Order: sequence, then structure tokens, then C-alpha cells
Amino acid sequence: MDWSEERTATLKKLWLEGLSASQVARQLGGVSRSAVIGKVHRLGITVRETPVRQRASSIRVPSRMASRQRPVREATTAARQIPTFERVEEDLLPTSGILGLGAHSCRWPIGHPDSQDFGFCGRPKVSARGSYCEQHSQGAFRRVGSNEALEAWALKGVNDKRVQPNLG
DNA sequence: CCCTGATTCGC
DNA sequence: GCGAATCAGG
Repeated sequence: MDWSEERTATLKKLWLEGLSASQVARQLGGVSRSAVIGKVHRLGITVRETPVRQRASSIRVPSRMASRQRPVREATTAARQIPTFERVEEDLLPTSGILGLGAHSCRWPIGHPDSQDFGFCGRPKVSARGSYCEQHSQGAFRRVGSNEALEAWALKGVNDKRVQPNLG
């Protein structure tokens, strides 16, 4: 496999979107994460645009998506604080593969980064400054169950596992 | 043991 | 230029 212009462009975009080197490698196929890291360095895009302070040691799409999809209020000690709503991804299909993502495209990731049909929402952004379309910027909230059910759920300690609808 | 990016260096 | 091996971590 060689670094064709198209594959290089894909690598750039995926990397700049915040996918890890291994995820980029799996999306591209036929390359190792070392290859991706090496290429990223040669391209000089090793420093991503977002300020270092705002980033964790690595940006991982799954965790980024998971954090977006966490309950509005965390379940802590009191039953009253158990969430009644969860933020879940709407059933919007990607309109865009990574190559079609433009400056005005919603960058909400859809699907698992390891999967072949991983893509981005691609609908028009609501503003020039934001990154998302109307649906994805305001967030879609959907009632997922009774307080009782959620409480039982939370007490079982399934907090971390719940609802990552598009992570496969 | 899973993962992350950074660096080196023979090819 | 390329990327496996290695390093330094989370």
C-alpha cells in the first residue's frame, strides 16, 4: 500500500478529527498504526489544532462520543439525581464519508471508528463557529425509561456501559 | 494487558 | 520516505 493522495487526504482528515493512530490505520486498511504515526509526523500534523490544555493525553473518539452521550445528570448518591433522560444519538445516517467533509459539514461522528461504514453526519452546520448541525448541536434527548428502572440499573453499576448506541 | 503518541534508524 | 521496533507512558 502506498500513500496515494487520496489515502493521505483521508489520513489527514481522520487524524484532524481526533481519531487515534490505530483507528486511522483501521479505517484506511493495509497500514499499521506505526505507519500512520510515521506519516503524521512526516506530514507535520503531529500537533493538532486544539490547544494542548483542552486535550487529554490522547483524543479518542469513543470516549469523546461516550462523554457526549452520558446522562445529563450523573447518578450519584441520591435517588433523585438518577437521570430521567439520556442523550442518545438520533437515527441520522452519515451523509458524508470523511472525504466529503467540508468546512460547513457537521462533524458528528457516526458509527464505530473501526467499522467500514464509519462516517460523519455531514449536514450543514448551524453556525460557522460550531462543529455540528442543528440536531447534533442542540443534542437529541429521548426518554429511555422509568426512574425506577434507571435506579435499578445504576445501582448495578452499569453506568459505564450504558448507551453507546453507535459504538457497535 | 489493553491502549496512547514519540522517536530512532535500517531499509 | 517508510514503518517496525522501541520507548515512555495512561
